[in-house]
Amino acid sequence: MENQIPDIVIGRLPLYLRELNRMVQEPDRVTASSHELAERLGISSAQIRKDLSHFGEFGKQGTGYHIQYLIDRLTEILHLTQEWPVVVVGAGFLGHALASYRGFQHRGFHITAVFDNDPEKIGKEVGGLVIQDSANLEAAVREAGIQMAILSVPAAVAQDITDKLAAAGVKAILSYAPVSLNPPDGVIISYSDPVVQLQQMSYYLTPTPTP
Amino acid sequence: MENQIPDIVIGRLPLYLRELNRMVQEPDRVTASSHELAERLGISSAQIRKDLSHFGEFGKQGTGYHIQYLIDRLTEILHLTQEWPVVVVGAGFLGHALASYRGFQHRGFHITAVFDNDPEKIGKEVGGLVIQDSANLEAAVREAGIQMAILSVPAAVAQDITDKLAAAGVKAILSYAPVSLNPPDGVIISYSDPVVQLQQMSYYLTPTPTP
DNA sequence: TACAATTTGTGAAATCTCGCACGACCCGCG
DNA sequence: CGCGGGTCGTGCGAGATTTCACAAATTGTA
Repeated sequence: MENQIPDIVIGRLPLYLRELNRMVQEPDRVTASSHELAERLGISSAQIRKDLSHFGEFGKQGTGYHIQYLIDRLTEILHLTQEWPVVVVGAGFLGHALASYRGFQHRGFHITAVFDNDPEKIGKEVGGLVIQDSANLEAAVREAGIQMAILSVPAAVAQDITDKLAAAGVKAILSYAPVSLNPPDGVIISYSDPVVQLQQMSYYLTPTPTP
Repeated sequence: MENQIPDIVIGRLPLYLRELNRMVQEPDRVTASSHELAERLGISSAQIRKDLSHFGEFGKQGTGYHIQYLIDRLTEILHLTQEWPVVVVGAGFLGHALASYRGFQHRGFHITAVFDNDPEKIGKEVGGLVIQDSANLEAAVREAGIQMAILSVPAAVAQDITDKLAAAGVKAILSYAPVSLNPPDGVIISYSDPVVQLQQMSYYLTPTPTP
């Protein structure tokens, strides 16, 4: 593989895909230019064209991109032609929200199981799934050949769960735990900490003078 | 202002702060070197030193950084010396999770109100707050001088709420809606879409051959 | 056909970001 | 004091990323 595509390019593809899926639902719309897409996404059109050119020539001069065709190509590129099974670890409020979220459907993923170690929660149902005992996490994940997991556990146990998931064959983890994890070999970790995002923004705000 | 600090540098400061707060709780630990911090965060020590040097000389050769001192400096830099009031718009499962999340406390933020437009939800309580009618959103936000908001509403109404929040004086929005928003003038928007993050990662995975 | 209006894909330039490597400095110890 | 071990702050070059800008291709019109 001589041609390694930059992570930052990969990171934008889902945004293109998301907006294209929105566009394709608009009546009388078949094609979209890089300018239109750029306008909607708030980035430059040249960037979109260059990003896409890493994977082939999907557009047509004078016309732009055929939306459905580009959606199909991006879906292939991102390995979304089949639905990925995903497990959620941690059945707190956030785990509950994730398990109940309908937005995974049709975008390439579906939650297949929810785990927690709280005896109070085990056996209860969330989003149509019965909460399972974390003790069975490794076996269940390995058994089902799961490659993706979402972590909504307290920071204190996040590393331990990460290691267990990796041992069971998980290759990608989306972590909501407010802690930097040590990524096991061959495992990709993506983070989401609302407080970190708020803190990044508060830098740009003017503090209200305390009266 | 001759010295503009890159956004990407600002983006890392909260991560430093988070890890330092973890370190300061460890017994017998007073200082930390850039190497230790880098090791824990999975980045290079030079980057940490260079990032911090944008704001001053906080370390001491041969010793490293005094953890509590650095925490205090970062807290000032990020404007976290006072708690920012934040409103949550959208009281679905995610809004519920956010309103109930204890992690905002002590990290610079607190949720002061939750809004929804569903009559079934208005008046109910989540995380110690009574859900208010979205119709009162603008007035309430303007009244309280709120500058930050979290969006956990469906994509279809996210832009409308964004514009209303901006009109009411909000300057920073953390959006969980799966859509690219058109940022009103002077408003910073940060996004969090779990599906986008999963899709970024699925690119790097090997699809399981369908049997 | 001829031509104007668009829009892509891309080489080259510009800009941004990172990491090396080293002088300066600090601490503890004999 | 002098020295060894450790660490910071930073100039500089390497590398990554973005933007510019234009030839080539397509469409629509007359």
